[in-house]
Amino acid sequence: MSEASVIAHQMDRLMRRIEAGLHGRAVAVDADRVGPLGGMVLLALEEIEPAPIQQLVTSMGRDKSQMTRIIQMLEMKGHLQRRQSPDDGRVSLLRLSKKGHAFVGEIKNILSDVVGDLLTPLDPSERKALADILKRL
Amino acid sequence: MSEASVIAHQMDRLMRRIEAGLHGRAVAVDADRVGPLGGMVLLALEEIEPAPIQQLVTSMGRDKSQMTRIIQMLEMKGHLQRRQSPDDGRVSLLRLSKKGHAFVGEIKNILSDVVGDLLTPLDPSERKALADILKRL
DNA sequence: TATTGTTATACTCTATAACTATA
DNA sequence: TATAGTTATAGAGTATAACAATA
Repeated sequence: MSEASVIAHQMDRLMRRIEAGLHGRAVAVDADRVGPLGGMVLLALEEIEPAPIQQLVTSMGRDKSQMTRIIQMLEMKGHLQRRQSPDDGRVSLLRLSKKGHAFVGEIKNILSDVVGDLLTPLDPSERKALADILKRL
Repeated sequence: MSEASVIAHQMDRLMRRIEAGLHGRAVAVDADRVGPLGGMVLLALEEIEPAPIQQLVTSMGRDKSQMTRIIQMLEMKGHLQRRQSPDDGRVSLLRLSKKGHAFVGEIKNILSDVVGDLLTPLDPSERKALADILKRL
């Protein structure tokens, strides 16, 4: 089996395990039912806020129409706020609300548990190598 | 940002890029419209055939009810065959058809292109390190 | 003309639980 | 009682294209 197929298959499987693990534990803290994608969006936004939707689209590799809908949902549920950019009338700048920040904190704890479990076969230097390689891609 | 969050986010993004790249190029060869998941199932089956559905479920981390449906679709479209296990009346053994093998070959070529593009920032030893780490998880 | 963001629609994938048949 | 597989259904995510407003 080719290296590319191995990487694709193993990554697919790993993501499924992360998603399933997240789903299993996150439903308890996801009172507003923002869902796994909503959680990932908030997580991504925390790194780059304040940011326009377009930047979130690029950062996450999702479709912009999908992002519009999920942003509306997250705004409606009070996890983020948007305001018009002073420089460009087309742009909405997004920022996490206090509630959004608190929720992201919980997601990160759960993610640490779930991903930590999956990474137990690796020693610390290998985990760091994995994180470094992924960041460069 | 914690290591686990970084890994989860980067992996999510990478998978999205693989899926989007696959979708973009694979529609041309996916005459029967088995879809991305159908392709991944065939890819996974090729490694372990002949295999019961349950083994595919474990290998891919998907739900078994979902696997039932996608197997039925793949069987109907002639990409795989199933036969009763001689040892256990509950078990269906799956095997790729000739058509299935040919299709998997095409998917692997496309995957090599798509994943190869994504991995360009890495040198060969790093790619190998990534593949090895993923295999161990 | 290009870019940011929105709307609409059809399709694919996922979670859950109840079910049958065999071991 | 446990396991392999099936069915049904509701919900979440994705692809695509057409659109309005601003640059």
